[in-house]
This record gives sequence, C-alpha cells and structure tokens, in this order.
Amino acid sequence: MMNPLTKGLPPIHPGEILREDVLPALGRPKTEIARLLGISRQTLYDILNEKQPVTAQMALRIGKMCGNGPNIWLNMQKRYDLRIAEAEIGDKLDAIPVLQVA
Amino acid sequence: MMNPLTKGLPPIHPGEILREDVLPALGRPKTEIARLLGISRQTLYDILNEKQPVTAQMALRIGKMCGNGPNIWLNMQKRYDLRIAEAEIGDKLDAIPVLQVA
DNA sequence: TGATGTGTAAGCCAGTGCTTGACAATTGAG
DNA sequence: CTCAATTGTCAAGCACTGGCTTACACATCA
Repeated sequence: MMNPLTKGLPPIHPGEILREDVLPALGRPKTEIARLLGISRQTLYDILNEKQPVTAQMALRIGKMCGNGPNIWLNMQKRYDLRIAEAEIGDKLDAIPVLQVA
Repeated sequence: MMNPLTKGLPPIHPGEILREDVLPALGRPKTEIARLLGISRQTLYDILNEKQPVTAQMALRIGKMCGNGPNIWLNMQKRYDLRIAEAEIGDKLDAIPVLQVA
C-alpha cells in the first residue's frame, strides 16, 4: 500500500509557484521584487531556484506582497519539507513503535 | 483592529503539548522515549523546554510514536513560527506594498 | 548498594539562511 | 549606438541553528 503521505502528488517547492505563476503575473523585474520584499536579490533567486526554503519570515513578506497571507506559502513549504524528511529517515521510522496509552 | 493572525490565541509550542499532555499519558520514562524516538536525550529535553523547534524529521518521529501522524506537530510549529516571525519583522512588513496584478 | 531516571549545562560540529560583491550577457530607452 | 538597468550565476563570509556527546548533581527504587 502506498504511503498515505504521498498520494501520488509530487513535492512542490513554493519557489516553483513563485517563479512560474506569481512573478510572471506581477510582471515586474525580479530586482525590484527583491527590493520591495526587503531581501537581497541573491536570496530571491535562491528561493526561485528552490535552493532555499520559504521561512516564516519569507512567507510573511511574500504573503503580504501577494495579498493572500503567509499560510499558503508556509503550508507548501511544510508539505515539501515532510516529503524530503520522509525520504531521508523513512526507514528509521519503521523502528519507532506506536505507543499505546497506558 | 487586531491583526487577523493573532486572534487572541497565544502561540503554543508543540513541546508544551508533548510535555504537559502526551508524555504523561504515555507514562514512560523520558529516557526511554528519547531512545525509542531515535534521538538524544538532550534533544528531547530541548524540545520539551521549547528551546528547539519540532522539525519535519521530529514531526515524523513523534507522529509515528503517537500514532497520529506528523501534520499536527508540524502545523503547531508552523503557527508558532509565524507568531515569532511576525513579532520580529512585523514593522518591516508595513513597508511591503500589496502588488496589483498587471 | 548500585543501577536507572531526571534535569540542566557546556561545548562541539556541520549545516543553513541570508548577506555583499563581483562578473558576463542581455535588454531597452534616449 | 550608447549607456543604464536587468538577468542569472558564482564565491565568500557571517551569525545562527539543530543535534550530538559528555558531564554533573540529585532522586528513585529494586
């Protein structure tokens, strides 16, 4: 049986949405976006290239700029992190017993 | 007007739930819990004392042991992180404009 | 008595989030 | 054409974090 966490969905990094959908829709130079977000240009590129996660602070910034709040972004990152973590320690998880409440 | 993120709820660290409710219900020595989770005793104490966050890996471990999955733990941590981050950069957020879709 | 658990502290290490600075290549306005 | 701005990427640095080991004093209990 398939792991219930997976459900066939690929792990999507928030940077992908930002790069593919959001920024194109805004239609502004990335240099300006970074300046408006109050972060370095390099950091923005790292997120867009999925080399850096969307932290809570970043989620607040991006959520503010997009007008949709931080939760969407942080949730995406959370799901992404879970997938990565599961791939990393999934085997060790089997060794952890499910404890019964005494 | 109150910030919609806050809603009067205090930011609860997952370690508090673990310390106050879960571990007492399990009724096992913390030393054993740490061993079963596959983490160091110190790390467990740091989480219980809210000095370390519940990472994705930790959420998987704890979720497995408690039988309720990782999401609850990671969501709690996410909400907690958002509160902290908001307290840290809340003022700088005001400087970020809400961009209109061109 | 000795083994086990509790709580805390100190120090270490690898990794991460984010920064600045620099570079070559490209685009666009006057 | 020319010059300024944008793009995409690399390298190095810095402060901090997640997790570990080791250690200590105290409490509990077979």
